[in-house]
Amino acid sequence: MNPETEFYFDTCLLQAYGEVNQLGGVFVNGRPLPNPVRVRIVELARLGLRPCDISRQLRVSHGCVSKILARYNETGSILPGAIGGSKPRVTTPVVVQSIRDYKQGDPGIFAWEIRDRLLSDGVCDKYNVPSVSSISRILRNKIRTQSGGGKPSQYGPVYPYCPYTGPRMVAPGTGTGTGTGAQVGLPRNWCDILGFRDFMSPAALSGSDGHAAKVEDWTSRAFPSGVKGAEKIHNEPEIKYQQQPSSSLPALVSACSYSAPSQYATYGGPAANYMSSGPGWQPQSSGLGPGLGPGLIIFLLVFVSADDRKPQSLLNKPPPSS
DNA sequence: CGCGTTACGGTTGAT
DNA sequence: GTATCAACCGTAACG
Repeated sequence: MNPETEFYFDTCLLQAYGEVNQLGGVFVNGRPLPNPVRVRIVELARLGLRPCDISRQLRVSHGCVSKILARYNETGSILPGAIGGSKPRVTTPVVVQSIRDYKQGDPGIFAWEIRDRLLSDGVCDKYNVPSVSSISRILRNKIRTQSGGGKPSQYGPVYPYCPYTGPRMVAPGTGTGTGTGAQVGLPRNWCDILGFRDFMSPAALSGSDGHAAKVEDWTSRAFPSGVKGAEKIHNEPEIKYQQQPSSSLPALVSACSYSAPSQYATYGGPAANYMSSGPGWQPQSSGLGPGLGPGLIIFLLVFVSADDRKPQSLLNKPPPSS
């Protein structure tokens, strides 16, 4: 990508989201860094760069670099945590399972009857019994969609921060202490694994766990047409980008095949080089060994778009041997 | 100067 | 359909 194009992207993003940090990097307040950047941070760290250098090179605040690396070291994942939502205050897995059982036992059962049974069976007490509307929602959202008789774990992804049970996640024993439970810092929704999931794959709209796709990666919103055009329409009004004279953009993006590099390129000025062709990217990739190289990343992206669940084993690659 | 931590303003999504 | 709330985000600043 040439400098003019970089500038174009930066300008677009800046105008669309309007935030530039002290290092000159573009960011969106409240939104995670694009996953390619997160990957890059980890990769540079694995190459021996100091966090401060990574921060400068990628134009990401050192606090953010520190946080991502710390999380990576702890969990083996580069992924941001699950944003939004709330813990099930009443609709716990046990309750959902009970509701499922009631429904299966009597498909014609009313929500209020289920509610009564939850109380009478002692599954809930009067303080934590779900409302009728909640039960209806559960029936609608969590049970109807599990027509296969789904295993209880179906409910898991709704709040188990991370259904991943690989060695890294269970390992720390006590979790991090940052408060989210033993499985910390990973998305409860593995369909969110990479931000460009919805960037790349409309099919990802309906995650395997029934969650709607999140627009986890703000950069994807910079390219609403073509790829994302089929989804998340409700987000579009806020996309000022569309107001840009962006007729050339689709072609540009298309030229990139919506690959990860196009995302990298949107992030920051010179840092835009880190994946496309710049000095930051190329030299290091060869020495990575088991690390994530650009090829692997691209592979990952394609992989993610093909199957939401598979990448967890890839993204939660073995932690640094440090 | 490097880095861990945290207040802050923000977004998101289940309830 | 909307409001609330608690999760998370990255930045900036502090120590």
